[in-house]
Amino acid sequence: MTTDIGDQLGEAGRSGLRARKKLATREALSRAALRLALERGLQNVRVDDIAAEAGVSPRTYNNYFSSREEAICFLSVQRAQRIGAALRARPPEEPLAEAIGHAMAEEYAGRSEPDKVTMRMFISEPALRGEYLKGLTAVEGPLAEAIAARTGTDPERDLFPRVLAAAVTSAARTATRHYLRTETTAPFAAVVRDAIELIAPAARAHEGRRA
Amino acid sequence: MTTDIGDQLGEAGRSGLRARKKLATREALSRAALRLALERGLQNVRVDDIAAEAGVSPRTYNNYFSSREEAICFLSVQRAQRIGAALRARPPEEPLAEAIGHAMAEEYAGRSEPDKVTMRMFISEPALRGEYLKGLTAVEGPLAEAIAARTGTDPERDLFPRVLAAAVTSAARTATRHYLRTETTAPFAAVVRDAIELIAPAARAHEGRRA
DNA sequence: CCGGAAGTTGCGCGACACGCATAATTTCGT
DNA sequence: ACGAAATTATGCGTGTCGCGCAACTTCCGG
Repeated sequence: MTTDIGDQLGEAGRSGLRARKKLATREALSRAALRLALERGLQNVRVDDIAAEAGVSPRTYNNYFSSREEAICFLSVQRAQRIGAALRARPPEEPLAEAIGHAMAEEYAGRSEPDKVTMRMFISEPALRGEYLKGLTAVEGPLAEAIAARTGTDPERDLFPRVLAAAVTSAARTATRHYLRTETTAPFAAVVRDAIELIAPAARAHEGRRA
Repeated sequence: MTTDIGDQLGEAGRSGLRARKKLATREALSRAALRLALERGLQNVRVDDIAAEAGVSPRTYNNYFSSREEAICFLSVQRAQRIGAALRARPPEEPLAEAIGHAMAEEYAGRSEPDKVTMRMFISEPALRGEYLKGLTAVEGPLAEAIAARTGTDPERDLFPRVLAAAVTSAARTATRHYLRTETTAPFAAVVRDAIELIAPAARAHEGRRA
């Protein structure tokens, strides 16, 4: 078993029962870690508790995650990466902002709004914020590819795709912080859309320059 | 003694000898930590080594930093925060991109280019990347204020200042990654400027909307 | 159905963050 | 300039933690 971060999503990629069980265990561990952290606070969560909650040995827990933070954030990172993948799957003709909206709607379809308490913890707890930010940057790669596919630019040579991708994830992060303000009642997707719209002129300007 | 993160820069702010010694110790510890990490690799740096290198007891080291990563990144975070402060000190009439250029030139005046090996370590080592990203987001606050001062918008109500601030720091981060590519020979400040220029249209669009 | 691969578990070690108590040092009022 | 108060440095002990190692168990392919 490897804890290779790159395999975390591709766990169900190839073989059958084995990989599925692995992913299930990882998700169970992450769910347990998040639940306990929300219940009793990050400080009062022992590794053994997480393992027990997920029904595995503490040693096995450490085979999947090398820190509580990683365990707690995994589900959210997974969700962000799903959005990134969904985005890359949208037709390249579709405008970026619209594609992002669809990708998010796809992810949050049916389900409720994202949990504010969880997000608040991710941001306020210093130990989690680092992992949270790392997770966000992990989406920038796929996002840059999606952007490159739309603009026809090469991410290796031209700065634009990666810069815009980073700007978009940053906008999403900023939107999240704004969404968490108690006065805000607008749905999450709408706030994100507004934030992204603020940097959309950069994308349009680049299109114009390219044409 | 507190390790309050908010006091890290303001250590020399008020009182005299006491605060200055404190800051000196903190910087010495950070320098030692960074130097050792570069020499023998992050894995082979014990806390005791850092403390010994800085001439303090291991316990004292832990009074200043609660993790190796924090210690290693402190100097860089400090530098980023200085740039943020310098930016906020620029005249509000000055265009944002230009002000950023001046603030960076002010920081890197005389000194050499930033160390590529160090930056590469910050990005490649997962343990450091989280702290590195946290440091970058810490600059977003001052940056947002500088932007708000230029646009006259209120960061509490309007998304724009914070979104643009986050986009700018993201652009700087992306520029850093591009700067680290072996083929790149352009000076750091130039790459950063190019990256920021790519998102500048968003700022101009907002100005236009406001006018 | 069997042999090897992959996953799980228990044990133990090295390291680390931090609370607490004590000594050393700086600051400040007079 | 001197002594009390506040701040800081240090030593020690404790509770965790991450992970290497070596069995043991489960799963997959032929």
